[in-house]
Amino acid sequence: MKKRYITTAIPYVNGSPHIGHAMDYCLADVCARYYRACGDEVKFQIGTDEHGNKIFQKAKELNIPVQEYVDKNSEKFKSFVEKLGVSYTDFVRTTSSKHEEYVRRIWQKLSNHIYKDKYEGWYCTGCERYITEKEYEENDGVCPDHQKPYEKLKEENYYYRVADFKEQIRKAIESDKMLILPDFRKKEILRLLEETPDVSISRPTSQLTWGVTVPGDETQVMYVWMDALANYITVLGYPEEDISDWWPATAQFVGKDILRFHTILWPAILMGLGLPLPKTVVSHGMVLSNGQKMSKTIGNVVEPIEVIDKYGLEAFRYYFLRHVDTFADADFTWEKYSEAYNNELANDLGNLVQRLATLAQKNNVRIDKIDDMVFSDEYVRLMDECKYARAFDLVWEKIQNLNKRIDDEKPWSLAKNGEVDQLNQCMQSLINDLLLANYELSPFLPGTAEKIKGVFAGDEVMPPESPLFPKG
RNA sequence: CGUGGGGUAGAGCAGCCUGGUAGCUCGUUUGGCUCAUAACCAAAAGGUCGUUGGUUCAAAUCCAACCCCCACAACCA
Repeated sequence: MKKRYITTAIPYVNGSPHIGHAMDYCLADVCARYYRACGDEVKFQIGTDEHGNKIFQKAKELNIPVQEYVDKNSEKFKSFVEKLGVSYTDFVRTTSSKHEEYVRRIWQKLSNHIYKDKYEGWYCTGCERYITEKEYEENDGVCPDHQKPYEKLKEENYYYRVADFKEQIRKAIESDKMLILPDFRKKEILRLLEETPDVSISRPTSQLTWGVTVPGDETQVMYVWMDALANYITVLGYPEEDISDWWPATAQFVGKDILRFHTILWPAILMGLGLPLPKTVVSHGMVLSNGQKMSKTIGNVVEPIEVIDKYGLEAFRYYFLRHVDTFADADFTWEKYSEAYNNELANDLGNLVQRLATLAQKNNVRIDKIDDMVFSDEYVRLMDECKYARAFDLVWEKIQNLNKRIDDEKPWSLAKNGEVDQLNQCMQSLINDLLLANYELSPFLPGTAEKIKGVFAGDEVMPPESPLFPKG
């Protein structure tokens, strides 16, 4: 039995959960359930990122204490994750005292690679952030959002010497010791790595207070990424406990926009601590809405809760795991969603279960239990490569194939002609194959798989009381 | 000359690495079946594979140039 550790990106809690978070959770959940089905022991982390200026300001705007604000939002994410049926084992919060203490200790362990330096650049007091030189030129020195001229600011920050590890990181990526999926992202990161400068990992308290104070320097607070990335190991108990049972992680799931932090800065931190790198970093794509990126300004944001409420959780998981490519961007439209639900879940699968169950029940067919549930080789290959949408296609092929076989083998005419033995044999074989497909379905749609199992579990086959997927 | 991805039937995509008569799902049309959620099965129609050139007996696939779309480069997954 292997021990495996799977992680998700911890969302920044200045907003509500959206569909992108759901994507991350669902993929990681499939991975976790798959390995559990293989007999492995799985630790599965979820959490929330709760420090930083934006959160601080948002709480101020709402006129509530910051801690109260993050408590409330973190809770929102937690209940969202539960609504998605995500089988996590650990929930980490970056404002927990344990995390904060561990992060400070991690910082101290890294001190050989940390140095202080001056930073000088253009700053917008409206946006409260530094802007790039290029941006400065494009906007002629005036912030377009705030109509204020940029100011030249100077501050002292701590820097992490990524340069110390660049060569090792490059080797790890090239050799797939830390496998980046998909391959084209790997190429992108390798290129990016070359030009990555040392990273500023703190901010003066004059600018940012809501964060973890730098050990031994009350005037500086850790930059959010430093704090956030560490969650993957602080939740395991690092540096207090020995984490070698669980670390390195089997797979870390992240959105493509934050891949760079996880494949450059994060490995550099791990190397600084003398820890191994994660085995795999999976970068998934974005969910588009009518072909465009979801954005509040355009007003095309699709609320995940709304989508779940439309046809239920299983339908939600179905769509985002099968019709949204694991690695590339994919589109969501309500039309496609209901098409997938009605044509595929209801007609293909729901109806298949119904017809087999009814046939078995009407003709008193008894089903011998199959004890050995196995995944097909091709399925295992795809799942191990995290090509979940493809693996799901494979399962669906089996389901469609069963509908074909029922038509070919015509069990109803066997029944009419009183060919009992042949009927039993035929039904047994069909139901066996359905249950095998159902087994492969279970990491994707655990609820549905459970129900289907129940239909054929007893001595007598009991068709579902209500359709698995009522048409809508 | 920033980096990366994409351009294949009405729509969404696979195939490209490892060249060899162009494939899947949905939709459309026609036929079949009746166990089933008017579900299921079969057949047909529909594409000069972004453009141009090159390599080759042979290019969607390899090479070159160009055109168009998208994402990232700034803490919206």
